[in-house]
Amino acid sequence: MFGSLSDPTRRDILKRLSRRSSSVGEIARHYDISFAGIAKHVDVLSRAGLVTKTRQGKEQIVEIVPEALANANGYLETYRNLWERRLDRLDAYLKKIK
Amino acid sequence: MFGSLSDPTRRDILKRLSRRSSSVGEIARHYDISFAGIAKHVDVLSRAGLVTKTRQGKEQIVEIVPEALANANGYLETYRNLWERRLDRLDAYLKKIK
DNA sequence: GTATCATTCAACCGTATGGTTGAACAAGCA
DNA sequence: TGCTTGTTCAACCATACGGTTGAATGATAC
Repeated sequence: MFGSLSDPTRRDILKRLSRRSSSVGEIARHYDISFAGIAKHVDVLSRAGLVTKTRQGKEQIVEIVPEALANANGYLETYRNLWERRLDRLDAYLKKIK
Repeated sequence: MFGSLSDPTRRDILKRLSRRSSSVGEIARHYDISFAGIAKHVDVLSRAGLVTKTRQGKEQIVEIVPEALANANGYLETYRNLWERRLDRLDAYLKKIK
């Protein structure tokens, strides 16, 4: 999941998809990379659960999955909170002994 | 930054550091990987700004940087929010034409 | 000074990853 | 039916990455 976010092209695709869903070909048009290359990127995002693909005629429509982003968010928040709680405890301790 | 989060060992190191800071060697003791291997991981986290290293005698103390996690969080939230706003607009539109 | 412990650096190895091309598969349209 | 467009698949190439080992550097203790 973080692995799929680690590539700048994929992050840019996500950014684009956060504005509007589009077909794989439509996405590919905006990049210098080959069509197959973009299809691979979309596949990575799809296997990470960050986007979904649904057939619509010839085209495959790609949509972002906001819940997946929320999950990643939650993950980061867990560690941040743990740490900040630690800092708070330290702070409280320092105040106490002062 | 996401690249550095993409490795499970590095995520585990972060988790460990969210509980308590420790030296590189102390971290390495918990893994099957060689010392140099762990030092490399810590270096990746450090270059991503997720942790800081400060010398303390012979040892190098590694600390998590909660603001960095907050940044990643903010990044994800931006796209999620964009998308959810889009959904809201769609929702409003559907209600309007109904 | 030397010995020792913690860390860094450099070279190396195997595999994963981003990229390519070309062929094959679907789906619509003449 | 064939032709065109959109997508997938397979093989391949170069480079990045996780890992190793061994030597070099830093910092303390003797």
